[in-house]
Amino acid sequence: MARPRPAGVSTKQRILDTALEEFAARGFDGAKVERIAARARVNKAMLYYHFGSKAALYVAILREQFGALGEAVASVRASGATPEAQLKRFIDTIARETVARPHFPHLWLREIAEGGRHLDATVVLALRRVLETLAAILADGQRAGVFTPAHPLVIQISVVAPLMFFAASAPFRARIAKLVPLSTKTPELDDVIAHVQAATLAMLAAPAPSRRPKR
Amino acid sequence: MARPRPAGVSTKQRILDTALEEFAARGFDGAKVERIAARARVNKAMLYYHFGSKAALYVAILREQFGALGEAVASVRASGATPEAQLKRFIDTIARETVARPHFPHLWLREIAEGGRHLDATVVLALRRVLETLAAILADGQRAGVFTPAHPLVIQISVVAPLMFFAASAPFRARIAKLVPLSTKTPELDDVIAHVQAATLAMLAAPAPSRRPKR
DNA sequence: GTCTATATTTTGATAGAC
DNA sequence: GTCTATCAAAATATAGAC
Repeated sequence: MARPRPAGVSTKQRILDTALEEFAARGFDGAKVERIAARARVNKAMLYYHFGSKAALYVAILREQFGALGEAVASVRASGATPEAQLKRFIDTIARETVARPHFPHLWLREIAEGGRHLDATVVLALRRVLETLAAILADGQRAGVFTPAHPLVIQISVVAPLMFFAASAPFRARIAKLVPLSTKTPELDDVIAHVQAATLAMLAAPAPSRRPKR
Repeated sequence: MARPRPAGVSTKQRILDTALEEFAARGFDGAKVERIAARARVNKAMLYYHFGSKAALYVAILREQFGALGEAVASVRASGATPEAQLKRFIDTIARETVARPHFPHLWLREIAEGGRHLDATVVLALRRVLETLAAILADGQRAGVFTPAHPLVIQISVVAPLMFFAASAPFRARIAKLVPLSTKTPELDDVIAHVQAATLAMLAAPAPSRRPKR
């Protein structure tokens, strides 16, 4: 039962790691300070010593996770490739983040459901960075005449949402399959990436759709 | 302060209505029985009298909301229109559900983040109904030679996720805009619907993409 | 069906020793 | 930096009268 504490990993970092897991799996209200401390093999008091409060610990994690996404996405722009290539890379980068940080999608979904109640300015800036990167790529493409005009936020949502949904829904889908067995085999992340890339590019290459949806 | 109880609405229904709001906004753990009862203008004891437990109340709501989606989507199939038209209608129907039931997207995002911990067989069946409807439409289209082969789950996620994300993220986006004002104007649901329809159809009309994403 | 207590547990947070 | 012990508030649930 009593796992030894891994040497070389600071207490603070151990708390961050287990807290990330707990907050992702249970949400801010569902996460229990007691459980985080126990899993990190420290006492509750240590958690308060290092972070001050449950809320502050949560914000620290949000900053780290969203910050990392902002960094990764911003680097896409540096390549100087064609707008199409940059857009593909933008999509791929976000997808790869979900592999590198498997708890991140849950946090994102939860924060949206919470109305961004826990976001602070630092986190918001990281999110803006993502949107601005995409907007710049789209603007480039429009100037070059290869992209049809599109609202950056619509594109971002159409790219991010499927990737986050898919990455976060693995346990959800597993539970569904357990309750009512599915016949088809589960797609893989690469399938989703390929689809989102193809759909987005196909859409941007086509003439602008009428604003009224067809019924 | 003390709102009068609307006549003609049963106590049970009033509890369901306020509980839906509370669970959507705060999640299962964040929702408080006390607050639900107070807003429904009844006592906590009434809630337990009618539903037995907080968890049972939550499941009742999930059943109602996901059940309604299943119903709505299944009706799309009955029209007998072309596969393209049915697919557009499938997308539109899901989108309209988010208008008819504004709290539903939050519930869905939360349940995914929770790993479907609260789902029971009834809810899962409703979800299956949605996927099966889509799969049937796609199969029709492939038989008719108008759709390229695609994994139904990938299509479903690519359709549902942006719609749920967009619908649920209104408060999230409002909060972001408050912390760091945005220049661009917010897109509307119809923009998202039109984009998802166009992107999905454009993708399905194109030759199948290679399974390996481009880097 | 509805309400007023109240029991019981859980939980976020801290005091104070080492 | 780390721990034990403990507080005070909050939260789920129920008993029992009307």
